[in-house]
Amino acid sequence: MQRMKKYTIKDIAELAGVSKGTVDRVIHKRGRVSATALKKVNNVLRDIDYQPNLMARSLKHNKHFLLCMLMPDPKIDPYWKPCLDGIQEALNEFSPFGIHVKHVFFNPFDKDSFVKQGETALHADVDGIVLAPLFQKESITFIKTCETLNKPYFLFNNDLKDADSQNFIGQDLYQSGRIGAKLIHSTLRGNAEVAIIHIDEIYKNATHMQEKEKGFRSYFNELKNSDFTIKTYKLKHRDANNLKKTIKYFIDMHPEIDGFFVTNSKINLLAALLKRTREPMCVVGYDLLPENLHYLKNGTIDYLIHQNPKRQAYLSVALLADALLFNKVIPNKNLIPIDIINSENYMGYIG
Amino acid sequence: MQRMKKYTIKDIAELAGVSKGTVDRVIHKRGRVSATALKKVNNVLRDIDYQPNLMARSLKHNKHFLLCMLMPDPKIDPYWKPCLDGIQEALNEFSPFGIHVKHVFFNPFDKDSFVKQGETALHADVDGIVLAPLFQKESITFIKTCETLNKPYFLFNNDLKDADSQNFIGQDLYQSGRIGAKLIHSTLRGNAEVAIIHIDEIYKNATHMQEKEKGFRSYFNELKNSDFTIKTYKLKHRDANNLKKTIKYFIDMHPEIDGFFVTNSKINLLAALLKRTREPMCVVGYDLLPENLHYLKNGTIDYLIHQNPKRQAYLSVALLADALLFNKVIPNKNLIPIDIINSENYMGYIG
DNA sequence: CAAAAAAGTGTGTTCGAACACACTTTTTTA
DNA sequence: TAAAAAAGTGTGTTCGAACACACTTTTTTG
Repeated sequence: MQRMKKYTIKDIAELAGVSKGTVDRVIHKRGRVSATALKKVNNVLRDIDYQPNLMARSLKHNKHFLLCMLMPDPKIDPYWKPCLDGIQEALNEFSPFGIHVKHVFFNPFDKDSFVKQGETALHADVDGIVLAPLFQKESITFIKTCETLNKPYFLFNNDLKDADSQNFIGQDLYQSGRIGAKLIHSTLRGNAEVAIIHIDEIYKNATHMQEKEKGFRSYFNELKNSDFTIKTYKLKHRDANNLKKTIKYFIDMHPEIDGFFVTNSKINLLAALLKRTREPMCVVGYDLLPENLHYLKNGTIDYLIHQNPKRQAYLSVALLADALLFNKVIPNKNLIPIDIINSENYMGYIG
Repeated sequence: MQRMKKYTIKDIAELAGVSKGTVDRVIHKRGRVSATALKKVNNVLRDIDYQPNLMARSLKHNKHFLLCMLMPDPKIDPYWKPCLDGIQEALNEFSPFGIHVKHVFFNPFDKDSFVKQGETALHADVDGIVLAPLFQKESITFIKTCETLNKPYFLFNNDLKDADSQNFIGQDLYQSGRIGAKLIHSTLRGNAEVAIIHIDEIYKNATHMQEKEKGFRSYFNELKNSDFTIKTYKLKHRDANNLKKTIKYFIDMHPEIDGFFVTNSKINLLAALLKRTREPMCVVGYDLLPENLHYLKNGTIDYLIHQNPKRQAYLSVALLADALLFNKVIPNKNLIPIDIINSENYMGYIG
């Protein structure tokens, strides 16, 4: 039971027989304290487990922190929309402590946009930056700049490889791929054609899709007597209409496929054109976009893997705020759970 | 953008041309204010959207709140163990604001224990009570007492039927049963014998198991051309050793069963004795106890449904604390997501 | 129309931490 | 050894909200 009295600086001063100014100097290691006084105060501190009143501290400081959220424009890719809710949630919690957020959006299909908006963020004199490092090389440059400028930063959505990146929040994408594989395996059980499908992304940059594919394949490779065939397909086109045609053509040309694993939130584009004529069949994709949920409800999609962008954004802001406000130490890698969603449990994850 | 200045009482006083004392009286509706002054202050308040500094308020009040956690003894049923972590997490967040928690445990198999410990809780002069209302009738009596004593309370784990219960946190148990059904259905697909198994609980009181069964059956009833057979079994015994024999006997007598749906965390007792000789087979149960995870990893259990007691406890404490500290309004029914766990994603949900 | 009661208003203190500043004591320097 | 510099210590103010209390003005009462 930790029902002990709450000690104040004044209490400590009395117990140690010095003034509160001296106690303050000891606690904040500001020097200007004699060896005798230092000892007296430290003895008291050791005995009582002093915990400063955060309200009083925060009130006195009365500092305001401006955080920058550098992320893809949700208008261009709706996947990012829930992030805004997550940020708002974090703000509801932290705005009484003087945390503010400035949004800076970039075009997720355009490296230059990322670089340019990164500049904007750095020039905006913010106290910390949360970013989705979509572009590997450019992001590494960016966080190096942050480090030289001594600006705290936080990565979310995907990690950077080959960089000693700190402060990351997201999912284990390799494991995420394994989960997709497990779901397809437990539905189809055996003797099946399985397709890994990358829709509409610049594959080279999309390390996240590569990781998912690796995990997916690793699961099937580990199976003892597996009679699954796994093939990878990349469906991509600049123009939305032509992309649709590409997907239609793909489906028509591959009636043999039993299992579909789409590595991003674009699965609705496939589901819109897919007819489930025979069973067993298994369609697995990512993210709870309204379009995806539609096809989950009507049975075209079996499972969606939830990347929880809302929670990722919430946690990024909350942890950065905690660090700035209370000097809390942040665990280096923050992996959030990978939720499996089907037509019966999706309700709990939306809204 | 809500980047406006933070107004203080002093600012309002200056803007309205009155003293801060008058502003204070208006804000707290303490009267002793002339019609003219009232109008002047209200005009300013209307214009500026005043939001009081919670730190300052809390510092001034310097109140301490003691919450009571009335729940089953985790030593008797390990299901409740994670609740302690959830409470600790909430305390880490709220103890700087003067929130404390007193634990009061009861025996989940003993009504009298619940009643007795309920008395203990009420006599302990606490500011609010969080409880797991395992026993329907006794719990209703208890919360009625809370209401007459004007003690804030919060229910978690299961709701009370036929009571206008407020402040509930937990899962939709009916839906939870449907999820179990969906998982078994998508694994077995058709022509299967499915068993709903209630292990070792006083069925009459265990409304939660009844709800799960209802949901489970509703799912299969809705299937068009279903060739599933659903049967319910209750396996119960006072003595642990005899319970084991009962389960063994049950398994031996029912080699025809393809799908097992165990309605609580005791699934490890079944899994320990179950041999998966033929496939497809599907075993679904509840909760991430270490024993259950063991059988999930080794393939005896296919899915666990996560009731997340840790989060339920965390949220109960956090929401009650928010209500007491900041007069926050709490949504009446707080349903938390129902996580589907398999051997590939469990890692994200433990620890 | 006094005196008393009530209504209206402003000032000052408190909560606990942080820090500026003034003050005293010790040490260093010329 | 006196003056200057450095080290050590305590006091007092601030942050914003809450509220006690003293004060002034108006209203009521005998």
